Amino acid sequence: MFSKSCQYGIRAVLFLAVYSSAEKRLGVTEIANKLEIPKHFLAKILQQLAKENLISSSRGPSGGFYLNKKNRKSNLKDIIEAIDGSQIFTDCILGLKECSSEKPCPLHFQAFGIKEGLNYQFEHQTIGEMAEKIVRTNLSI
Amino acid sequence: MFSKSCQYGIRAVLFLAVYSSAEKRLGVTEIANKLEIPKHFLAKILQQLAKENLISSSRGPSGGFYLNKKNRKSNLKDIIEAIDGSQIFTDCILGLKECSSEKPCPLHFQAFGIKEGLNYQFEHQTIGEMAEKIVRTNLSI
DNA sequence: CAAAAAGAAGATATGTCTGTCTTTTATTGT
DNA sequence: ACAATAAAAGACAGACATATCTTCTTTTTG
Repeated sequence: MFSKSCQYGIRAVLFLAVYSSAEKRLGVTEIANKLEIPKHFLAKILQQLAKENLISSSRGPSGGFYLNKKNRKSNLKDIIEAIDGSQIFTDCILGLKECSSEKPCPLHFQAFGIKEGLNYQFEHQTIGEMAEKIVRTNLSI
Repeated sequence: MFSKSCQYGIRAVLFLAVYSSAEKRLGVTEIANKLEIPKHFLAKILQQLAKENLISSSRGPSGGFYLNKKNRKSNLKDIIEAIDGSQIFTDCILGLKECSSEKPCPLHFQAFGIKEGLNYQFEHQTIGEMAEKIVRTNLSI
């Protein structure tokens, strides 16, 4: 479903959402250790997300990654699209280039339902709201 | 979502369901040409499906691949699991090894809904029924 | 100014996915 | 029995994803 990069990215963003703030920034090493993700691999993913303004970063001592208020208003779909692209939400499930309601593949209408579900699940709550839920119901990242 | 192998495999099985019978078998070359799939790549996929008795085959002149009555009663989930495995229906969407209702990841219950949808969509109709629908509503494979 | 940490780029290694080719085996029709 | 046909099987190669490690630059803090 999602690439490893994407899974790592989502977990890291949620970790930042729960444990970081503009005052308390987290270094790659710390995040990688806590989530058991290869450090240098995670660094690349976080840099990519920072470049797309989905997470924030600052250099220097006491620098690190964190989420600002605006970051907390993004949703999982933004993260997923930034890392894996939007194919999963848009492309034909059978890989046909020509596939539409006018010229549907055998799974077109079924896939439509699935994609609707994905969109709903990943778009209808913000990262901030998810962080709240993680703390409230003690979910493991 | 699905690997190329799986997409090719599904299309090939549906093609066989529509155009083949125990009397009219189709060679790899013919299927590969019609569906615009690399021939030798498709051969491997079909061999794998034949070994798992999801499609039928016979060698020699006028041999080829086809679906028998039993094959037509299998469903897409069988095909998908034979090629890509059952991960998409079972594994944690965030890649966590420990993820259950007791110790859920932040997406566990959302993913449950998505997986239910996948199961429903791919399990509730047989290959034979799909073939009928393809013919009836003129869907492109 | 020195230390800390991200940013950026590249080398390397491994593994999986995708794709091609060749050889072997089984079946059929003559 | 023989030749043709087609699947079965395995060897191989390139692309891409995943992962690790270096090196260097830039920015910021104390």
